[in-house]
Amino acid sequence: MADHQKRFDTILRKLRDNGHKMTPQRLAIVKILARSEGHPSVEDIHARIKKDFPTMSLATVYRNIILIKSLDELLELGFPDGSNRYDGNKPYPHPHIICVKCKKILDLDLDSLDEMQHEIAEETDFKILNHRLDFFGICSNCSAEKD
Amino acid sequence: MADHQKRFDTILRKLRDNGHKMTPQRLAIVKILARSEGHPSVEDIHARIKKDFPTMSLATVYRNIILIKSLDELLELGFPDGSNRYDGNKPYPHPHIICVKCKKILDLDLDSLDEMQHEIAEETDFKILNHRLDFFGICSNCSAEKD
DNA sequence: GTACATGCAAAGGCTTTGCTATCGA
DNA sequence: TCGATAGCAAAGCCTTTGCATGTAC
Repeated sequence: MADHQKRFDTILRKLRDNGHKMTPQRLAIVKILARSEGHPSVEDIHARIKKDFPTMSLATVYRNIILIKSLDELLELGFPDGSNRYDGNKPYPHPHIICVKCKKILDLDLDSLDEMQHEIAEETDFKILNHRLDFFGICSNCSAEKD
Repeated sequence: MADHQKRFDTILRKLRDNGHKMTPQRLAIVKILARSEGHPSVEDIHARIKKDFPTMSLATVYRNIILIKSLDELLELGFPDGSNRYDGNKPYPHPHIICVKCKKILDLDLDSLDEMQHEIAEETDFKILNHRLDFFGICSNCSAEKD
């Protein structure tokens, strides 16, 4: 079973288990989030669904994102300029590398973060709950462009 | 010479070298940023200066922050909820640990980040420009509180 | 004297909220 | 049927911008 299919099922189950109803709009949102290809923005999600549901409102996207986030099934990559991006496929903290030109976001795999977290917990006496690690740069495509 | 005094001089010099005028308001802002005790927010800076300059406007704080940031003398810790914090004392990327209750922000020292950055640059073919690493948790003070 | 800075208020952009009608279970 | 949900528009919040006045150099 494809990995995004599993995520789709997991999120739906969690929603149902918590007593939430299944609307066509919600289903469409979950479908996109389960895959989260390219780490979509709210605008991306809204635009894609609007093709099938012309009345689809931004508020509904926002409300569902808040809901699914509250169930710990969605990772929000918030940026101060408001260009937030979402990952419902890997809803746990993990590092990213972001192209500052084309805004592409790739996942990274860095095991060393976990031990880092333990060290810091001891040194600082904090109970660490989560983290956020982003690298910013220019991808090879954008580097190659004339300008 | 105290370390914040050096930062104060450096920022002032950079401003002058780039042809910017020195107003009392700007001086006050730079003074706070050079120290950046506790990683102040725009509101913090504005409130502190308003005691001496009752007419001090938020817009002036914002404009100066944008200016000093553009000179690479200020690190902005942006958060998606708009609670941005600033560090003009260590204006280069460095990791932080943040208490989600009292919003205290402490600096961390993790040398391993640099080698990490090199590895990632090779693996991903990105030109890495900078990064951002935050750990979120609860500090010992807040843990100790009844609730 | 002149270009740059400040202050104030208005405008912006994203997100949340209030309200009513609708729809899922 | 009944309570959750969608849609729409209005309200919020932080930040930026326009414009007139003031000021550093």
